[in-house]
Amino acid sequence: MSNHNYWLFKSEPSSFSLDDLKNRPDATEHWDGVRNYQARNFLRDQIKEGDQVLFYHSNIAEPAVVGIAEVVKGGYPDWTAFDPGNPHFDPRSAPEKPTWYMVDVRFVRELPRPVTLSQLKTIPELAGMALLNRSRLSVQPVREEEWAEILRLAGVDGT
DNA sequence: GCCAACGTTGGC
DNA sequence: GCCAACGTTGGC
Repeated sequence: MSNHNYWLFKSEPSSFSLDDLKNRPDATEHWDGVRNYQARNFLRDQIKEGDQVLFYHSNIAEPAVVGIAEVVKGGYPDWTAFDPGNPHFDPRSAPEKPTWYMVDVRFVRELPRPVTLSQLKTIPELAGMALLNRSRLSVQPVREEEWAEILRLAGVDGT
């Protein structure tokens, strides 16, 4: 029995890739700029330090899960929403009453074999994943069995 | 680059 | 509170 939860975070590699995360100081970055309420709720209420994250590259020729990251800081206010100069500025969000939240994640590993979206679609056990039904949710929960199956497909030994 | 799907906004 | 218009996401 594990004491952490599993998630999948999407990113367009042209704006932020797994390699970008790996190359950050301490291989750590703020997962900021999420402006969707359902994703916000996960970030604010459920995503905790120690949780494990599938890093997914979206909006490319072959979308795929490409790596693993770990949450090193649970949900806290996304201050990019407070900064008028920031592309993610949102005047409705105030420091006293933040609308948006973020977490910090650290690079863990690249997958030996990326697991492509088309591959995931062929696995009946994964048909319930938000990735396959709720295609626009950029932060989403992953069940432990789904996590294990995807890592198996990626050629990673059981964790 | 196209465009369908979908979340959000705002007029009424 | 409805729903049309709009903007964005993301697969293809």
